[in-house]
Amino acid sequence: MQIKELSERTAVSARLLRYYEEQGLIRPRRESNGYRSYDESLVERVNRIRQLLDAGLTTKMIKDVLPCLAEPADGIHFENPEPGFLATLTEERDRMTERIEALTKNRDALTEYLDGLQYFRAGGTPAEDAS
DNA sequence: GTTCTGACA
DNA sequence: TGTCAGCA
Repeated sequence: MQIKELSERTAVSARLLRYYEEQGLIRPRRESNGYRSYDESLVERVNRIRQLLDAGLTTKMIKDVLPCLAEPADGIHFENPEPGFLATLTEERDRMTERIEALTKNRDALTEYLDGLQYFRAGGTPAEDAS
């Protein structure tokens, strides 16, 4: 498929898709006319990249871990040598945990508010009813 | 008409 | 990331 289709199917702009390629995250084929050609599997890959990006990882880190996170455990290289790599990933993992905790906290706060609102509408007697 | 690369904000 | 230019 051409860049436009992948863009529509992933909700990622063509500009970004070219950028991801530039960062080594995806490697589309080239047609004789020079146009990029993306195959079906890239739809999921791009979605995965988006998730990782949203999780706060940099494109560089994604490029490094993407192979390790590949679905089919096709020879996951656990024997990664890079010294700082493991430390960087651990650090990132911890940051994710913190964000998750913060999100959970806020979600629960909203749930509590929503529940209270529902009670109020049902004719309850909330403490702050000043009328 | 669609994509490409490069560049600027 | 968006957008614009100048090509193919």
